[in-house]
Amino acid sequence: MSLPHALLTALIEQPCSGSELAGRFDRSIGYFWHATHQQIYRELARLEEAGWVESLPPESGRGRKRVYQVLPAGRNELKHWVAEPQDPKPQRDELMVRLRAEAVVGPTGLHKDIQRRLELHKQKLALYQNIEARDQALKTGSRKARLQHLVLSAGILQETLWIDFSLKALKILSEKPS
Amino acid sequence: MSLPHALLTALIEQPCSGSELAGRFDRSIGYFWHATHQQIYRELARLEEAGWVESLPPESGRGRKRVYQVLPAGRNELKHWVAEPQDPKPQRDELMVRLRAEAVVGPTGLHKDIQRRLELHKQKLALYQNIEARDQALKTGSRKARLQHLVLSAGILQETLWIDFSLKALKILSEKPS
DNA sequence: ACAACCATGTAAGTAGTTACATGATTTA
DNA sequence: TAAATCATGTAACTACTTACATGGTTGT
Repeated sequence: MSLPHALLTALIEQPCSGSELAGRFDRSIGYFWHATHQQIYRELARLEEAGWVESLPPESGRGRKRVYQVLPAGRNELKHWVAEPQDPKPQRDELMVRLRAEAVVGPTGLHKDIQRRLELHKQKLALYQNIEARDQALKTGSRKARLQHLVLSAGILQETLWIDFSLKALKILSEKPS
Repeated sequence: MSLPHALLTALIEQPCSGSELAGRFDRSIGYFWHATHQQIYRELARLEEAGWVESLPPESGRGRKRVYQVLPAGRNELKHWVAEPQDPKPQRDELMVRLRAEAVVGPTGLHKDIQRRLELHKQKLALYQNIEARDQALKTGSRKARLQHLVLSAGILQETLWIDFSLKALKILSEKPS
């Protein structure tokens, strides 16, 4: 259950409203834990119910911004959750399923989609490298900064691996069946 | 929706029963698309309903093996699905969320869990390398064999990346907070 | 014939997805 | 003041998870 804790983390870094959170998820946190605005609003309500966050001013109905901030109980919960042992989630990689299916019913037009995905991964890599270049301080700064840079570098490595893999896949798929 | 197509692929490779499928998922296909036996039985019922597979003999109640095989309509469906454009699924990496949380509420005991996970990834890497060593034919064989080897090599690269990443994370986490 | 196990299945609950709705605020 | 957009929310659905149940088979 990472979403509530991703929200707590984001709100500790900077208290804000649901829609602002959704924006920040689109831009940074969501690169590693995606969430839609519906999930975010539902989860914020649960966090408030649990007494982990409080919403500051209006308390009035729809259409008004409600800024949330983390309560001590929420920070405490986050701290405990971080160190809880947790097994890696079971893999679920759709492209691998497709490749294995291609192996038994192919050839198909799969190479076209891999080419398209290759471009998407190149774009994402460029985005991450941009962030890294713009914020050189991350590399040599505090423990906190170095941890944030570590997460960013994981994204870079991951995208690099995908690009490399896509190229290998295209090479094999372009062979004529023997 | 990959599970039905993962099942079709497995059943084309070798028709078998639900429990045998569950075993094969634990041993090979499931390395890339995990599924429990409950999911498998439910999905097999749907596949039969859709006319993509048929179960051969007993048709009688519980406790008897029911062997499934893929019908032409199922093979056709699989062929179409393989080439359908499909965006990469949004990332959801719990460890990254933990690391970002550690950056704002740490230090915590997170390094202990990363050490534990490091061992798990080393085991999985060894497993994959074993499979690769035992089946050298995959590298140089037919198009089909080379595709299967490609998927295996993706697993090896992925685990290697995780191991490398875990070591980097441990290094930063072991620093004293400044 | 009894216990242990194997194969299949049911039920309840959770996280995430997709589509839509409503109240405020800004802009033409 | 009407239209567009922003912020918050509801509802229905799907995939996956966890826990449990039942009918056969096998071994002693």
